[in-house]
Amino acid sequence: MVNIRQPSTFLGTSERNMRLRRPPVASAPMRMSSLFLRTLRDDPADAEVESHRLLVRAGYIRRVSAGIYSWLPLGYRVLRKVEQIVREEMDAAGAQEVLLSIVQPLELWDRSGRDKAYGPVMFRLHDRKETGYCLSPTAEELVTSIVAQEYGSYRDLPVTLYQINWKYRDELRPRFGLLRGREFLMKDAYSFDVDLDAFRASYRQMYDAYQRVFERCALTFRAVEADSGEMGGSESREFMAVAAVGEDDFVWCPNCEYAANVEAARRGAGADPTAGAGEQPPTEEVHTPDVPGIAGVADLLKVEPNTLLKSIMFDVDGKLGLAIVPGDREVNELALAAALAPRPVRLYGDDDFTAHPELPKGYVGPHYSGASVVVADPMVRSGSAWVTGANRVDHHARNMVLGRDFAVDVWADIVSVVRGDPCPRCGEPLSIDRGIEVGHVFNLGTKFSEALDARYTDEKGEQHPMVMGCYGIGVSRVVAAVAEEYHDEHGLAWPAALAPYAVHLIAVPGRGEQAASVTAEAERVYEELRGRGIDVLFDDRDVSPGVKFADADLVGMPVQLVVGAKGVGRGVIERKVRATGARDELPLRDVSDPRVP
RNA sequence: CGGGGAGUGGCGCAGUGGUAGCGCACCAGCUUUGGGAGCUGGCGGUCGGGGGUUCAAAUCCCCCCUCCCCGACCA
Repeated sequence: MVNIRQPSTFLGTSERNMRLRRPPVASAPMRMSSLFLRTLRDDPADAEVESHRLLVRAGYIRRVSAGIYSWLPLGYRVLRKVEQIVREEMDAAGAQEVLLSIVQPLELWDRSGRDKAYGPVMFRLHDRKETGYCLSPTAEELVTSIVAQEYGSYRDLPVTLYQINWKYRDELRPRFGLLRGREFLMKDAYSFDVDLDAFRASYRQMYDAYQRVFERCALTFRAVEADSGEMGGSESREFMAVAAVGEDDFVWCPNCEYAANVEAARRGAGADPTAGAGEQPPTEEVHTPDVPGIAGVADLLKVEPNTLLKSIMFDVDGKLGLAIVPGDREVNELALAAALAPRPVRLYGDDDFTAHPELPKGYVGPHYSGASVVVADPMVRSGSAWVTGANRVDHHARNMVLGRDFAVDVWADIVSVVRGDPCPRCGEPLSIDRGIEVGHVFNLGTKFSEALDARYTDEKGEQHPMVMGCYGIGVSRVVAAVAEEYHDEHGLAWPAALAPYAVHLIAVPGRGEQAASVTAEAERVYEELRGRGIDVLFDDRDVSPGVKFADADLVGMPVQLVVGAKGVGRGVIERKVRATGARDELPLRDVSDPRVP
């Protein structure tokens, strides 16, 4: 079993009591007159998404190079808040923190075969002896080699190690500021277990910890079933922050718990639209010049796209295969690959069509004689008289009947799921949303433990590879995802758990004879709040009130307190909750805790 | 990698052959002070780099670099 250690059981009773009795430590001072911050009035020209635009405008980050950013004081405080939440939850789940080198010898990557697999995505460098290294895009190899060195017995296991460290991927196209960078802060954890059952317990611990992390970060998120890609394994969940700018689509069921990345999603059986409605009229060939596309053919023949069959060509073991789906549907490449596994599948591209000029591209039908295998989605069963390509340029065939005019070798769910498709669990219509992938937990199996000799000896003296799990959180990406969710037209509006400062104190002394006393009151409130351990950002600058208010809205602390001539005369401080705009007043002489709950 | 676009002061931009300008920001002074103030005066740029054409190049030509967008690709 995985060892659970709650922080509270960790401390002795006397130590715990001491902590409880200790008075709050004064928060670090921060006056805006000395804060390293420059806000911009103009939007940066290269920012496409709100998180990028606002984090730059508000002086949280600055671009260094494509996909690489420096973190300025306010931004770094947010990053550290996320980091700390992750650290606390990882520790509570029994994981142990390490710090692995970012510079890793390529030899290590050679052993797992991922040197080639990663290819140009890895930043590569050489030392003076021409030994090859890379900047770590992830750390399975290194952590596995370390565990292999140190541990070798079933008595050692389980163990889960994690780090929060910079990762480097030379993305083809970095974009959206922090959302897809070439340098990003990632928490990566790796579990090592004796077998699959033990792994599942470790996995569950991490999964639960992830739920707590994203809840604490105030993100609206869903854990969705994911395809684990080359890694394999059934346990695989992506944590998606719901956001319109997300790069991944996922489906979810409003009625049950089902949720999955569109790539991994499958549809349930439903009342599918049919072609022909049971009739089986004789096949006829029709002339359809210059309309290789589904929409064009449907238009020309005055039929619905879903009465056509789409025949998608792909390569399997060097031979041609056909994937057959209704005309209004797309083929899910991963589902197709799964249907033919372990044979590798690749959809035909331009090069393939150039290499095979004999293919009547756009006019191929499911009865094409050159196909070595025909894979069809069960939706094809529901129709009886389809329109398909006639395997002759500029011709389509009407009334194509399954079993009579064409045959299917493999039946598999290969259509991409769309909104409204029946849920595979409960049959209710599915919804689709876009998300930012902020976390991923999955089973690594024994791929790395075998490649890097992470084995243990069991009770009987037999050796087995350790079963591994991998758990990632995009820490810097979480900052951007939260900024996407929490902002308005005036600027950022941080949730309390991540805000650089809890309170933004604004002095508005004016120029009247009360100015000195207003300033004095503001100073007093500042010191008092700091003394209580509350993080306060104090705008003591000698600038106009409008500048202060605009900057306060832009940088987005959860609560703004205004000490001004208006309020001081009446013995009050004005408070504004940034997120809601709600305003109220607090007694100037008793601002014990102005933070929002 | 394919297509498109752009590199001019910290940020946003104008400037199509005659020796570089505007707004914001920054500095100084005066005025102003409850939602990004006004006036005056300043600092700051080898116009991405190299080569070429020309009496003269930010501007025209060639090469290179960087960045942005679309696509392809993708843990």
